[in-house]
Amino acid sequence: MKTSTFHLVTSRETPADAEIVSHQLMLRTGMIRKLTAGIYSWSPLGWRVLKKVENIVREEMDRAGYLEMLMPAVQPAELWRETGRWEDFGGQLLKMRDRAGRDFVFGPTHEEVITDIARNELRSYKQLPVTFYQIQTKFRDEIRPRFGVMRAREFLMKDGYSFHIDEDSLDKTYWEMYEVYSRIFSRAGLKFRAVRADSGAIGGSASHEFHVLADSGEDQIAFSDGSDFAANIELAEVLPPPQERPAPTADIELIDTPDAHTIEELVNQFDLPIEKTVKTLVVEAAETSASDLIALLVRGDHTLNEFKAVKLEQVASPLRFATEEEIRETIGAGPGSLGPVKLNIPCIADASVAVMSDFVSGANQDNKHYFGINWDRDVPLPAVADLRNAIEGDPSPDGKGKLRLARGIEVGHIFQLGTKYSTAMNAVVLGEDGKSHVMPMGCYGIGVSRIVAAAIEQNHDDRGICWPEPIAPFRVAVLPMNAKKSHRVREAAEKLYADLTEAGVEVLYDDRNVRPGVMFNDMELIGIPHRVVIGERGLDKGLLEYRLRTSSENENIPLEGALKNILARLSG
RNA sequence: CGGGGUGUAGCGCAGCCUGGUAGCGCAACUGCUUUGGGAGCAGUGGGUCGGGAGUUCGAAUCUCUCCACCCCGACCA
Repeated sequence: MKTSTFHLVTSRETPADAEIVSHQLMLRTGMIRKLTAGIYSWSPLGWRVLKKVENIVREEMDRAGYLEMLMPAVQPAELWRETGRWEDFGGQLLKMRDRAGRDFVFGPTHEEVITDIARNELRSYKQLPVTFYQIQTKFRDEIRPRFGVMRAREFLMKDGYSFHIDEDSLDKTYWEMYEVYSRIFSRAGLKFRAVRADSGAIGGSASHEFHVLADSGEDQIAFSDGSDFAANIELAEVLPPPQERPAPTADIELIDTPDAHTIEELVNQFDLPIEKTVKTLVVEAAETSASDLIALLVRGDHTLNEFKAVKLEQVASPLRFATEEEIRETIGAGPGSLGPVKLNIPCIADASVAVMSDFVSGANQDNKHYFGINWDRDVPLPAVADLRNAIEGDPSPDGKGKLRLARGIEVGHIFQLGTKYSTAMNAVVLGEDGKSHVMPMGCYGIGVSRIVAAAIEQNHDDRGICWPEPIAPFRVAVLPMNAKKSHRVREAAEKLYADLTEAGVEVLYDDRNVRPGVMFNDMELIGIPHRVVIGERGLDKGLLEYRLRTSSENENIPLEGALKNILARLSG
């Protein structure tokens, strides 16, 4: 491809409404253009990348024996009423009506359609297991689309669905899919983690999210440095501390703390180690509880894990923090002065709090704290539970290694659905036993367009994008220096371009009559992995210049045999 | 949905407070020069100032209203 005939429209300035680097770079390179909130066009440049990702997904799915198909994007409401999701799916479901007044949706996902096909076409266990997939534009009417294609309303998704005679078969396909997904993200050149996820209310057994690791990720994940354990921070179990509670060494004292209403203020004003403080959070109690409110205790430097808290039977679901008025009315002190001693509501302590001694906490009187508190001696130890978020350095729940924290971008999700949809829609087959069996299902998603943005988040520098080679829009950039004036340069560049193209390499040949700096900057901005510069200077010595996008060093390569030399440098 | 903010040329912005018919940088176009890290000079084109209504002799500017977009939160995954 020559730049003179390719639609290359780059911008030096960063658009004002792009927050994260992938969005900024996708706009500056011209890969995408916004049509309206959360809806984007892909330019020829962006589309090349999107297709690369799509093809890797397709090839690996096909290789595993899964069957590609294409389902309608527009679906009749009846199907959604059948599973109850016409009402339950919520505002993300884009509903529309045809001229006859019939209701439709623009598909945000395709469980209903595929289950309808399955119940019509699958009759016998002999047809199972079977896995269908498609790569298609989805629409979810996000409340707040943002970050460009990272969280768009219209996006490209690979969605797959498997059907089985029993749970064992589902489990087998699920773990195969786990491997297929790992291969896909590896092939795309991305650093990722498979993360255990919340299987949620649907009741399916297993669920994993695949996260591309990037500092700007919306999800926090915890993973072990000594095993392949990884979990969403919400789900990462914290093991009880191994040590015994130390014996008391201090007396309990009631101290005036007029200006300390947060742990931070307390620690600063009294020069306390933060690990010696206890935070008291008050939430609504479960209806079965004798009290309206319940207190949750975590160490001053820890944070409450709301997912863990809400799972406790004593705590109301959904979790709701008590208002300041409720706290004052019930306890008689403000939220900045609460603690377990002489507390008139039930309380649950995090396991880390249970092994503390000589600690500091609120006195349940405004502007006063108790110092030197000890369990049993000053106040009975309450119920103990795992309440806090894991932190860096906690032992891994599987007993191997320590936890590290990282941020991730969710690009894939695999899920054992069970029979939720097949039951609702009566998708059954005859088994070997001659009886009807409701088919357990799995569903498997990959955010294809989101991968493009995630790849940029993970692979960029201050000059622009540094594409992993398998998803780069072009692999080699050929840049002639001052070609207008030099026949030799022009001829050498044309020849290299022709040779590489002939060899099946995707080359972008910059034949614009622009200054070298413009070429360098554009090619670096759009992130082409390999660059070859051809100039008079080098040709005099029979040399070309080669540079890897991620390197800052030029390398001279002989003009003679340059094609072979360059081909050897391409990866994959 | 609640709170905050912004809409002026393709992009980034000034002008608005204090009303007098629109400007800067980049980009684009033409010519000449230039050509190893976003060139220089000269010239050119491009804006119903988000829409509507009102106040006024006169509105980008003041008032009302609608719309769009962005940010924070809630919601959703």
